[in-house]
Amino acid sequence: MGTVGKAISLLELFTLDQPELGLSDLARRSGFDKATTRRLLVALTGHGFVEQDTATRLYRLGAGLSRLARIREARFPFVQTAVPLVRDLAVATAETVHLSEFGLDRLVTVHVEHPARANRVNVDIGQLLPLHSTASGLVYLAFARDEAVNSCLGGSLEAFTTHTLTEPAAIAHCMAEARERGYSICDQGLEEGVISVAAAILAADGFALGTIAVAAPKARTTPADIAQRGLAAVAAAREISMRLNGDNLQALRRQA
Amino acid sequence: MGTVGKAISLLELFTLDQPELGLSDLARRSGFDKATTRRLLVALTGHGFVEQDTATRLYRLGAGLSRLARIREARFPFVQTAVPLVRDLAVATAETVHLSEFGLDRLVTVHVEHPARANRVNVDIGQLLPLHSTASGLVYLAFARDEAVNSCLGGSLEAFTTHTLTEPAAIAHCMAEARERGYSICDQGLEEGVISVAAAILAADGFALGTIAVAAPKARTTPADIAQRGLAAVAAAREISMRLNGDNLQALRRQA
DNA sequence: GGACGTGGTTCATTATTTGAACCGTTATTT
DNA sequence: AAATAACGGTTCAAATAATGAACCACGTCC
Repeated sequence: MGTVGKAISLLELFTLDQPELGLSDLARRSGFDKATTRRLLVALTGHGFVEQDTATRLYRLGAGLSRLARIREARFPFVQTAVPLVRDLAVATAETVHLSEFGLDRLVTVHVEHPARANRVNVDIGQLLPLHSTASGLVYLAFARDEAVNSCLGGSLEAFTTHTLTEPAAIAHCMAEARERGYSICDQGLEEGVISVAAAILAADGFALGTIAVAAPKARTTPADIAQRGLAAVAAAREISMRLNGDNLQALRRQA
Repeated sequence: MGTVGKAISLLELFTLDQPELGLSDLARRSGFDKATTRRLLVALTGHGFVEQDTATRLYRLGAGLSRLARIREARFPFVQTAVPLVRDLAVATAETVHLSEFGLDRLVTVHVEHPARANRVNVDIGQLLPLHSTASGLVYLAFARDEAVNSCLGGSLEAFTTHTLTEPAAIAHCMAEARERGYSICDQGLEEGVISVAAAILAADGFALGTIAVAAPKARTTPADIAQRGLAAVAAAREISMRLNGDNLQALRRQA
């Protein structure tokens, strides 16, 4: 791995649960030498990608990241555009709704709305979702370029639960259904007891760029709930797609 | 400069005005060799920090940045907390209001609200503000740690206009006034014809972590406007500080 | 056709990164 | 209170990774 890759993987050790880490901790988790880790942290700090708490000497993600992310968001206001509709969907379904954007070979969770009830599915911002074992991933694949689909189905398909689909044919079938319905269903593919539906958000070229998903405890979910949530998710996704693409109807051709 | 520094300075070439850049362009602007530039871009792309448009082959900032920025924001919801108050202040003043966060040796503009009128001051998200020549910078210094102040006043103080204060004594005086009033005034320190006021947003330790500022064309600004905007900015900054620190009154001691 | 500007690649040379061992400090443990 | 361990941070010869001039292949404008 190159040096920049190491630096970035250092950044990726910071999570919602572990937002502040010490030098030794970072070295341990990354597997890099302490000296190396420190040199990378100094370089990152020098550009505002990490900050160090002067009192505790712990490191955390820096303001430079916010700056660049905001430049990106200003040009391509995905989250900004989608958040109100995510919120509406969360209110309408009274379940956890999360918004994801495709990046690299996974979906990145960029926004979450949790319902105000104790028993709910918990999703963290920043969480990375595999494509084959989540509702979001399946509907993404359903509306993705062939290359992306092949790349995913060609790779190793980890089974997270006994329900996870790992056969390319089964996944393709699931995708076809999602394409027809407009939304995907994933029954405990990533975690036991959780059932999710998701719809694709499309770019101007008609391919998926992200997803909006509703995740709920399976115990209290009826088939009717699934259908209702699915349609609501599709409506939200369509509205987000339209707002992003300036009502470019051509873009929605594939979803129609 | 180390390799990671080069990679990051490549990222910093992307701005609001130039959100997509080609390989040769990036090499030219950065001063790195084309091969080097490309290798860095590949490394960054591999971690989702930049994306390449498959059609145009242009590079742009990637989703990985949004992910990390959101992890940071989730732990420390500065922008999220402040935006409503920035908006209110923009409506109340009918002028441009911008929110900045300290990073490295400068203030980073992380949010802007422009008034709905033709003649207005324009501020871009991601813009970097020097400390000695902006209202935001001066009020930041007024509520900053001594080390930060010394580091700023000890460095070179560029004169952007004929009005820019470059004498450490003059700047210190301006800071003292700001500390007393609660807000700073900067009269054409960065650009001719623009007058700004700013108030500091304080962290739990009582030191500034960011600012909120109102910028307006000097031609239509009276002393009464200044005073009114200043007090409104202070009120907004205090409210943001309180919401961030959970009504920790101790934190506001220095501003009282 | 030819001159230029793209994006992208190669490989010997060169400069940077690496990591075991080190220091000083700060908790914990005995 | 002494001993131990863990922490953040530093050093420098050895190993490794980054570098860049020259190189394609492609498109485009005279």
